[in-house]
Amino acid sequence: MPGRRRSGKRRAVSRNILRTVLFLPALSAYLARMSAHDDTTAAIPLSQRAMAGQGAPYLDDLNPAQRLAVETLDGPVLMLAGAGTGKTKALTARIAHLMTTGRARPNEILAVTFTNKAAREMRDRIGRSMGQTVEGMPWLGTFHAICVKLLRRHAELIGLKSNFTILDTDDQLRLMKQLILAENIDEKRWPPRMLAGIIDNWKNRAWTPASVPAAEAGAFNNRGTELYDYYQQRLKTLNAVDFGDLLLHMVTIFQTQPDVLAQYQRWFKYILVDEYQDTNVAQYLWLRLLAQGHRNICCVGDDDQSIYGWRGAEVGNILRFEKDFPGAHVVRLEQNYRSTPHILAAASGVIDANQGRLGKTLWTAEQEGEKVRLIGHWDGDEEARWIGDEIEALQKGTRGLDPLGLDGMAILVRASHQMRAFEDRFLTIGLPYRVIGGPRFYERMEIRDAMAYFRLAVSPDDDLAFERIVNTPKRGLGDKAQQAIQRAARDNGTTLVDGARILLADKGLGGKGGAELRVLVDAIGRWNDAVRRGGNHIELAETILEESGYTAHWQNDKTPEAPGRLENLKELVKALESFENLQGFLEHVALIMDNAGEAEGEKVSVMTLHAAKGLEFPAVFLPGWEDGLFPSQRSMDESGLKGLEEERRLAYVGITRAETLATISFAANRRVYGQWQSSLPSRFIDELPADHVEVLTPPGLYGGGYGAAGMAASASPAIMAVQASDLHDKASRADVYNSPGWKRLQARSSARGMSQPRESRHMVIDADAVSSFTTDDRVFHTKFGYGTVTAVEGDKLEVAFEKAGTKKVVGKFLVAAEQAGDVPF
DNA sequence: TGCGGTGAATTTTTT
DNA sequence: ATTCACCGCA
Repeated sequence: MPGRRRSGKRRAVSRNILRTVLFLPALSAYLARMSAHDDTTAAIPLSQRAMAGQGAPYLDDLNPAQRLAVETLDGPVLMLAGAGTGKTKALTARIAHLMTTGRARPNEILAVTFTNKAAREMRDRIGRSMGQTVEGMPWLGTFHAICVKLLRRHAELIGLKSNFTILDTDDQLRLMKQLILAENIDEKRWPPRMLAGIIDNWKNRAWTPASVPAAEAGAFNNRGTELYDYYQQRLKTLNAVDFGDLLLHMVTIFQTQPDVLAQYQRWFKYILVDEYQDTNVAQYLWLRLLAQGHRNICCVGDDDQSIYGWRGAEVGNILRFEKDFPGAHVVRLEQNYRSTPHILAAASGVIDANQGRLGKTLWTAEQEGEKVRLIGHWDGDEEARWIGDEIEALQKGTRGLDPLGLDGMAILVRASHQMRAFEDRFLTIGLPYRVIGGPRFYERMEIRDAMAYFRLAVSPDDDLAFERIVNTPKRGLGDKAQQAIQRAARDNGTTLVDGARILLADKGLGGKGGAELRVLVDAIGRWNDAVRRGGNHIELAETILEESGYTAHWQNDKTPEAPGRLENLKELVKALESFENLQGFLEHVALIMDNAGEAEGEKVSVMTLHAAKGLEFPAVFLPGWEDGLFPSQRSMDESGLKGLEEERRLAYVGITRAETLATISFAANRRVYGQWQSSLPSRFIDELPADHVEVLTPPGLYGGGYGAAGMAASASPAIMAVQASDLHDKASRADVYNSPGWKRLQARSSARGMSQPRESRHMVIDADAVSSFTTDDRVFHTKFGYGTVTAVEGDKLEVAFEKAGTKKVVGKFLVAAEQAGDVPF
């Protein structure tokens, strides 16, 4: 317990907190563990070796920069750690160092991460570097996990009970929807999702309903702050918080209760923060408040890898560090242990284009290696086909590289819809793959439903849980019945379950629905008793799923997903084994939304660039480098230069995931939302330093068989002028090579004496002949044939093709119809 | 209440 | 193209 053995004013504070806390059974168990930590900690023999400053095993294999980062213990430290520079190693060594030198006991160190995975890894590695299992480090965890711990102690300060529930996104949305309905707001124009997004945003910036700036209050039809206030009130009534509240409430408490803050400021002698570039304002304030005690805060991060601006992360936090913490030591980790020089040079070349960086230059002691490979394709399917072939080739071992396992290869895409082409292709050629990301275990419908039943069993006053499952499985309790229950509850000032009981007692609901509701309500009562009695919680969980009819519901379901869902439910019950009771399980799960067990076996990984942060692979494929897709048009539209720079950092993250081989590719045409779209190569491709890039020629160019690539192509004299044979194919490709991106590439390659793509000699339609078009112009496209321009948006044109329908096409791919030999009408 | 048809939207994701 | 929410009808 922080401050427990300290004297003076603080002691009174602590007693106060103790008193509050001891009345809560769940927390007294926790307290017992905490004091155990205190004892264990005191009992840990401090390493004499390390005290003498020599021979500490965790210091031995650090490079000078890392060592500096580990040994600069006093005052604020910013550890700027580039990709692959041994950041986690330095961080964990620092913690080990703090403990072995006796600077702090494990429970006086606050170490914060963003993900549970990172927290777990850090815990493991600290244990390893100390050569023993360290008991304690109760304050190593995610921002959210640590805030839950703190908030349970001090909940009463903001009008919550210590056993508050943490809502998931589903519950949150359901609440928002109720609010919007209750306020007679048009759901269509102002969807609950939007309100949720706005409120989330405000919470990320640590704004309470009262402190939302006037300039922002215009949100949601001028009723944003009002609804935010209602929402917060509703949460309080439900004794619930959402994820954003965990931080927000703690910041509020720290700001309004100086004695509470002071207690933790004194307790946390050392603070460490991982991925500091991802912190939002609320997290930043929280940290700054806590760090004002001992001022020993060490933030680790990389401004070049800040890719979560869209969810509230403020790169500014890391850029401002030296101002925020005067006298800060800045340590740069720049020696990279992951990638070849070419890969690092390519990544540096791209990120150089960003403004306002703190500036780092990665270097490596390695000498040799492959250049970054770059290849353009006709369309997304060909790109997927080519990458599939490459993966098989790498497996066998090509280009003088040792054979690579599939686990060593990854495809990193900008948007998840890009994954489909790869999944399709890999399924047809029988290449094992694994998609990382996607819906997590605890986010799946069946898991949430089951959890709602468990929540009701533990606390029958959980109205949101009741709402979720009252008619799942179907019990004939539709809108009308549910409204009746709500009314009964409201009129009697009770929970929904009790409201249902009253309704039934008053014979307010008859028929099949009434009977079913009776069964449900009675069952909930029995489960509550069972929970109160204690007993085997696993059996109880099974009983609940059985009696509720939930298992049967999926057994009777004949959709292809049903067996998988039953499987997941079994998993869920199995997961209960590592907990003492349902309460403990529910508490845990609210914060650990991890993916259940990674599938094993040699597989290629497919994931988004965001999901790839922190990972590394010998071979990395980066497909879809086309303007509009990557950088994402939406990102640029919404956030302008800031958005573009974040996209560029994403490119940097992508390239730096590769150890030995990075392959970037783009496609001239791609189906997006069922429509063909053609695009230009990504502007990031221009930023790749030519010296470190090898431009590959697609194999299809030398006579690959692509059947009906063009539609009306053969009718065009312009195409006829290309070469006689392999008409469609070459015409299509001519377009690819006519794009500005390719021209730039060719210019660069030929300047260095590299061979040009063969087709460039056959170019008939040169760039000068391709002018811009306006609405109603007749145009020709080699794949889609003749059409009429219907709209112009920047360099993209919407064209109504006669045979291929309406498409969006880049103007550069179009030829004036007359020029292509079209006879109007 | 429940099914099937129609229309609109569609980046990135942790806790 | 595909999903998802909503509406109208049985």
